[in-house]
Amino acid sequence: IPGRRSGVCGPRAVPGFRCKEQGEGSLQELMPRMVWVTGAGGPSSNAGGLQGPYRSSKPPRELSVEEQQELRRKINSRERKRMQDLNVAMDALREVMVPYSSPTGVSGISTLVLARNNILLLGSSLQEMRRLLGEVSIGMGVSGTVPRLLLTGGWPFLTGPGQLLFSPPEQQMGAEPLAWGSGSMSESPVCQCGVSKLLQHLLHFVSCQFPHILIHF
DNA sequence: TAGGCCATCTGGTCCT
DNA sequence: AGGACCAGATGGCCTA
Repeated sequence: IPGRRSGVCGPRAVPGFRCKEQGEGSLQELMPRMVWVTGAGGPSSNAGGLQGPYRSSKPPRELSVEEQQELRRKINSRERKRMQDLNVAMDALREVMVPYSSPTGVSGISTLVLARNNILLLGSSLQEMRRLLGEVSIGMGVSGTVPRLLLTGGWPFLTGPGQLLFSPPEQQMGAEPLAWGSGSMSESPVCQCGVSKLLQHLLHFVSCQFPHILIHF
């Protein structure tokens, strides 16, 4: 991903920048000598103190400088890991968004916006598909159950984006699949009854909406 | 050079 | 008590 860095201490780090370990070396300057590790009444807690289960009855435990540093290191490490996990998840999201993103990659915000738009698009596509399948079911005399057509198996067989076979691929014996949008459908051996036309419409819709997805019937 | 993006540190809050 | 989550701050890199 352009702009993505593996960390400021990576190849593009500049001398003098506060790297992880370097930064932790300055803890003594940044932190008070002793800290309050329970929530209530410590120097860094809010003025009113904490209520309920977060109010500690025990006196705060004192930490040595070494303990403070070790604690800070652990907390920083956890936070680093958390953010890295977030980036891994974001990268995974980017991967599935590849067909919709620009070749140069997208930022985290753009990825989320793209994902949201895609979810909305898929939702409306699903609705349209259901509507078309409903029409097909009615045309075939199926009692209103959309999934039935999908579960019947047999033809047609989509072997690739925009391709339709009328027998299983293994029985094609080198036959060329019909291509959508090329005019060949009008010359296809399939009858041109209403059901067929609806099916053609449906499959054309599916192959247009999901050109990168192989659809199995 | 300004603005966007990113990694990291940090303190506070809440949960288990 | 320890961990997760969050938001603010900081500073580096990149691009228009």
